[in-house]
Amino acid sequence: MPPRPSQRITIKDLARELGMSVATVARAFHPEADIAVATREAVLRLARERGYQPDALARSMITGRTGIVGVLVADLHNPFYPQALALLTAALQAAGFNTMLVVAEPGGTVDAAIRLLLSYRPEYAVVLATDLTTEATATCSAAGVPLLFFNRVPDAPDARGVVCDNQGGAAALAAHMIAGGMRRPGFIGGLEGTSTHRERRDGFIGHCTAGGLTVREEPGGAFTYAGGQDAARRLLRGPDRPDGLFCAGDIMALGALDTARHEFGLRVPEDLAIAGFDDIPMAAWPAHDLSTVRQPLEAMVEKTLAWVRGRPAAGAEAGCILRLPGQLMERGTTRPVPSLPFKEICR
Amino acid sequence: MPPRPSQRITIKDLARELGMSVATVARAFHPEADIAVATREAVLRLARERGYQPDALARSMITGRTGIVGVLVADLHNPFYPQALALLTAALQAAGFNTMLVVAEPGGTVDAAIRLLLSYRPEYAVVLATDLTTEATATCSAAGVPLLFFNRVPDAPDARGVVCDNQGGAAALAAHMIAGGMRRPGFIGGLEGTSTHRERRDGFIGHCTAGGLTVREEPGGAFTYAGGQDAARRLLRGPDRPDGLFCAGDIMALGALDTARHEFGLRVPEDLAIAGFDDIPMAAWPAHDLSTVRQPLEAMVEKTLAWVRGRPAAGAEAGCILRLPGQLMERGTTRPVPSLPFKEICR
DNA sequence: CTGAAAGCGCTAACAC
DNA sequence: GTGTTAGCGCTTTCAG
Repeated sequence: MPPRPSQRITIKDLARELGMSVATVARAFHPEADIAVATREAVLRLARERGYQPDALARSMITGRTGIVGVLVADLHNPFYPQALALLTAALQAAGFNTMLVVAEPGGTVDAAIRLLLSYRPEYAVVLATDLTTEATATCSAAGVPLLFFNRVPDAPDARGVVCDNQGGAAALAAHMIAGGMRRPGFIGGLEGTSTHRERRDGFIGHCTAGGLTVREEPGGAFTYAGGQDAARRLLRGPDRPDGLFCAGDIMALGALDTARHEFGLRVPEDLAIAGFDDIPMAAWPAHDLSTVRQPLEAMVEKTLAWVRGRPAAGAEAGCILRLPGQLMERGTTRPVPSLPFKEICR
Repeated sequence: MPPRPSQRITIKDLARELGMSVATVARAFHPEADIAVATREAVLRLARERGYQPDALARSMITGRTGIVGVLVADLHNPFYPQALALLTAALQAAGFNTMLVVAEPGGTVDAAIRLLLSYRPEYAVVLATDLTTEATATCSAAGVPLLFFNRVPDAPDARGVVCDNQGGAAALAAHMIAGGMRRPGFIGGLEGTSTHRERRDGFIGHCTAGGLTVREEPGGAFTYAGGQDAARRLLRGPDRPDGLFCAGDIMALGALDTARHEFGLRVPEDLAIAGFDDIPMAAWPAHDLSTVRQPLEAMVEKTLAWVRGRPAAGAEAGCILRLPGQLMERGTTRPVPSLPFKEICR
């Protein structure tokens, strides 16, 4: 291994060594620039040899395009988000963008972190979280950075959003559970005030109510395993307990499921049917085998990327929100439906 | 005439409006600069009013300090990594650093992504992965970016590493399982060639062998749930199956556990004891209650941050590798150790 | 097709 | 304390 070059080599070095002007050397790196083929080849060859690569910082300053996309994520403990983050980042970097990650741990200094992010002039900010303060996102749009909400209905009027059809999915799940014999439905909510919570709640409760059933509702506090456990305890210990439970997210459903089985000794789905939303990897594990609604992650990422790429149109079709359909995953925690396929029940 | 860049306000705007020079305005943002208190206050007040913030790109170009830390992560599907990523990113941003995330999905273009990352002149690159190609990391050190391996023993001679004491942890687990009555130990490996695989394997097998036991070894292929499942199938279906199973990672152990229970109908830990390594959140869930070794994540992150902050010393104490002790978590998938001390049981 | 010159927004020596 | 003067590494007119 050669001794590490003390100084990063610049376009000037190349120009000097090649006896050209910096302008010419620079052109070699722009596919659409007018430059002689031979010249470009010479430049690129030497560049490779010397390990030169244009400095993104300097370039960004001039072009105004930094290639940086800020990704704000609040809850990496909910396995849904790492999954989304992996897909999103992979897609971004394949498209030549760099992800700057900002995590909003509770008690952390999100605002400072966002301001820090903004100082790098990101071209876009993707909010991968149900519950980032409006203030935090306002800072972004104030700085002129277009906002895109992933898995959340934007609260800012000029922001975009890509979400799953939460209401439709939850309704389909309700239909499925009712068809499986559910008579005393229960609902465990997620973080109050989030659109995912609200829409899933409305979908489930709405459908049950329309079918003449009354839903017992229990706040879960947040989209966490422990939140699901606690809510399940409160819901199951009284008399008259539900025979079907829908949780606003898989991670909560798993908490509820484990609690029902291990603390209350209930048989699932015989005594109690349980379902969640998201289809995180653990939902499919044999130990859980959780019925749920799969979010169309790939499609959501694809739409996100399309918006990020088409940045110029910022503000044009703003206030737009895309709702993609989810997919019902009937697994072992809900009672199977006798004959009718769910498709006919679903709206 | 450049096409109107953005309406982002600059230091010049402030200077003009305040009737000062740009240099003076700039000084207001540097705590150690010589500047009149009144002047600084005036500047900061207007800055806040106008929503001005120094451009990190321009600043970085001059100071050479970008405040960017590249984080390379290969496997966000293993819950250990999101956990580490969340902690690490939070720590970095609290210290004023920005994380640039690069994901190395299989089949993806890591090399291109790394080159892209390098063009932003990161001050440090943290490799959060057991299995990133040496080539990828070599690119970084060739570019003069100090490398830090998290949860992996570095293969580059000039890189640093922070790891858990894998061998010690695995040995402790072996001792615990032997004390619990294990007589026919089995080992399910992780990704071949990784240091985590090797060290955990050596720790477990070494201790068992020293105790006079022969270990059946089964490759798991990768640190995945499915890998654990498959390996468990191969290991459990023959005659003479193990009565104790150590997996190189929790995520594999959970796959093995579910397979043992649901496909082979085995009672855990009565028929088969199972243990993993990492202590991912799911390990503690009642449905699994997996015995394992907890990695000292907080301490590892702390050490990482210390190194990143002290960047100037790059190369000085290079080749350094820090081994932090893990913590044995005795849970329900291993047989409890009788009250007698280990030595008396063995005779 | 190529080169010279003028910056991008900011910092860092220097003077005053 | 404050202003002046050079740039950082690159892109981008505008000549030639």
